[in-house]
Amino acid sequence: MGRIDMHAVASAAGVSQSTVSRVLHRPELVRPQTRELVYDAIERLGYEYNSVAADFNRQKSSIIGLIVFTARSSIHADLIDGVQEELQGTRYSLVIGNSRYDAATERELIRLFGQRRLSGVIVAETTDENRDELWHLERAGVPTVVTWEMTEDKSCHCVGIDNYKASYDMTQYLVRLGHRGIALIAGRYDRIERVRHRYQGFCDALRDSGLPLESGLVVGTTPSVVDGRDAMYRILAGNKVPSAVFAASDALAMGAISALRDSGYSVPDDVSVCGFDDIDMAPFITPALTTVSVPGYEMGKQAAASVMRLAESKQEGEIRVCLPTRVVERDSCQDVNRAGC
Amino acid sequence: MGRIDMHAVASAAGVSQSTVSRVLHRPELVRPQTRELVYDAIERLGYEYNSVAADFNRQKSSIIGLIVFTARSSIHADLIDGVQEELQGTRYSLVIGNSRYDAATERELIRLFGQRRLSGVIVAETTDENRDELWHLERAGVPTVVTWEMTEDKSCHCVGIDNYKASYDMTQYLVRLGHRGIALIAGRYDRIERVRHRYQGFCDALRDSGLPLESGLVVGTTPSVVDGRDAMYRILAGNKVPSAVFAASDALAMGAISALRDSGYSVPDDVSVCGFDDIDMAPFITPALTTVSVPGYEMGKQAAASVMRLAESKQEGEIRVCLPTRVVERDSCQDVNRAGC
DNA sequence: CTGAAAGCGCTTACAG
DNA sequence: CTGAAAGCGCTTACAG
Repeated sequence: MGRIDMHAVASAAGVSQSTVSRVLHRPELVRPQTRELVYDAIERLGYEYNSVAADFNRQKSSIIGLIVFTARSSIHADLIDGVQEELQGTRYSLVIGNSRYDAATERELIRLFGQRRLSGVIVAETTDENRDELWHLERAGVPTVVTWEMTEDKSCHCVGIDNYKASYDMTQYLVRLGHRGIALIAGRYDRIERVRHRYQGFCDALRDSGLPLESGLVVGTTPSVVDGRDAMYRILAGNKVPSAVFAASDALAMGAISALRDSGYSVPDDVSVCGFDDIDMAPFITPALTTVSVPGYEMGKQAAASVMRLAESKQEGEIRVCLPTRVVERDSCQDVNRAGC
Repeated sequence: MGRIDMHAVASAAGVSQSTVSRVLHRPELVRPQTRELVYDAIERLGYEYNSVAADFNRQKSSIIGLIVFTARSSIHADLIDGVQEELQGTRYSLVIGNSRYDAATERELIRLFGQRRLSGVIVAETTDENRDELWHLERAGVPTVVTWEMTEDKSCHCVGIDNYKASYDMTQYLVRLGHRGIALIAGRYDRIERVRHRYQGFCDALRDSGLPLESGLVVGTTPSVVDGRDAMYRILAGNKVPSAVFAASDALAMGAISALRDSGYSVPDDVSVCGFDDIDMAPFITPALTTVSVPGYEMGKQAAASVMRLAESKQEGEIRVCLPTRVVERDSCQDVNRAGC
C-alpha cells in the first residue's frame, strides 16, 4: 500500500490531497465536517507530516542556522537558550555550527548552510575572514543577523551591545577606584571585530584619564580559563605588576585570579580583577566577581525574532538593536583610594 | 533563464543532469575530461548544490538531532563540542532541541524531529516521560542514541557512563576520608534515569559502609548554581550539619560552597564539598573542587559516530559503550581522620 | 562511461 | 468550499 503520505490520507478521507494540505495549514478555510474526516484519517493511518518535502517545495528549509566559535564557552549558552525560546512553537528548527576559531571551517559551514537553503542565519561574531561570505549569504536571500556587537558595516542586521562603551565604562570604573596600572587580558583583537571594539574602549578610557597604554600589560588570547591563567602568568613575568586586571570574559578572569593567587598575590587586596559577561557563577566564586553584565538571553530572543521577521519579509531595511550592558560591582575590585594610605 | 540547478549546469557543460550529479558524488565514475567540463560550468554559473532537494529525494534529511534539557548547563557543552567535531566534514548537520525540563515540550520536539525525517537522534537523558516517544522514533527508522547513561532497557543504543558506580565510588571516597554525615544534592531523581542511578549508588555506598541514609540530608533540585545554594540552605535549616556534601554537578557544588561560606562554615575545614562533571573551572575555584570527571567530549564524539553508523546501516545490533569516570581529588574535601584529633 | 526517465511528497495558484 | 495539475531539484536504477 506504499507510504502514508497526504495522498493516502486524502483517499482514506474521501477528499483531495489539496484539502488535506489545507486542513493542516489553514483549517479555517475548510468546512468543519470535511476537516473532521481528514483528522480521522490522519489518526487512523498514523500519518506523519513530511517537512522535508514541504521545505523542498517551498525552496527553502524552515531551519535557522547559528554559527558560534565554540560551544564550550558559556557565554553562548544564554544566547542559544534565548534563540531556542523564541523558536519554540514556530515551524523553525535550529542548526548550530561550530567554527572552532578556524576561518576555513567557518567558510565551509557557511557554504553548507547555503546548500541547505536556510531561512536565516545568526552569527555570533564577525571577523575579517567571514565578512565576505556573510554578505554573500545575505545577497543569496538568506537574512543574516550578527550578535554580540553593533557592526561597523551599517548595512548588516545586528542585535548586539556596545562593546566599546562597555569596555570604556569598566576601565573608567577601575580608574575611579584609583587604579593606575591596569592590565587587559583580551580575546583575539587582531581578528574579531567586537574584541577590537573592547580593546579600543579600554585604550580610549586610559587616554581620557591621562594614563599610558603599557604594552606589557596587554595580552590577547583564546577564551578558556586556562588561557586566562597563562595570560596572567605572562603579564606577571613582565617588569610591572598591575594593580588591576580587566579580563575580557569571566572565564579568563577566573584563570587570572587563579594565577595571581598561585603567585602569592591576594585578590583584591594586592591586585583587583574584573571580568566580562556576568556568567551564572560570577557571584559565587571567591571573591565574587565584578564584571560587565550582558543580556545574552535577551539578545538570543531578539536575534531569533529578527531573523524570522526577515525570513518572512515582514521587515524593511536594517535591524539594528543595541542592548544595554552595565558594570556589576562585587568584591573582586578594591577601591585603592580608600584602602591605600 | 530560471534558477541555476543541475539541469542548467548540464546544459552549459553539454552533458546530462545525471552526469552532473555523478560528478558531484562519485567523480571517479566520470571521465576526467567530462568532469572538467562540469566543474567549469559549475564555476561559471555559480551553481550551488541544493541539499533540501537531495534530502527530499532520499526521503531522509542529512541532519542529526540532539535533545538536551537546557543549553545553559555547561555539562552539555563538551558533549556538543564532541558531536560537532565528529560531524565536521561529513554531510550531516546538527539540530539542537531544548526540552527545558518540560515533558510536553520534549514530546513536541521529538514529533518535529520525526517530521523532519532526521537521520538520527542523540538524546541527553531518558526520563519516564520520553521513553515511549524515543522508542517510537527508533521504530520509525530513526536511530536513537542515549548519552550520559547506560540505559536499563538493553535494546537502547547508548554511549554513556556508569552513573551508579561513579556515584558509589565518590561516596566511598568520602567515607574513606572519615565522613559520616554525608549530604546529597541531587538532580531530579524522581524523573531522570541517570540521576536515579546516582542516587542509588549513593544509597548503596552508605549502606555498604554501615551508614544510615538520613532523609534530611538528601535533596533533589534543578541544576543551576543558585539551585545548589538554595538546596544547601535547605539542608542547613535541618537539625544536622553534614560533614560532607556530594553535589550532583559542579555548578550545584559551587552553589553549595557559596551557601556554606555565607553561613559561616569554612570549606573544607568545617564541611567538605565535592561535585560531578569536572568542568573547566573546577580546578580554579576556591577551594579547587574535588569532583568526578566525565568524558563529555569523547562521549559526544562516540555518540555521533554511532548514530551515523546506525543511519547508514553499517551497524548490526545494539551499540552500548560505557566510558570511564574517575574521582579527581583536589582541595575541597578534607581527610577527617587526619585532621580530627 | 553517459543519458533518459521516473519519482520522492508536498504547496500553490487556478478553476469551478 | 474543494479539486486537478504543475512543479520544486535532486537521485537512482536501468538501458545503452
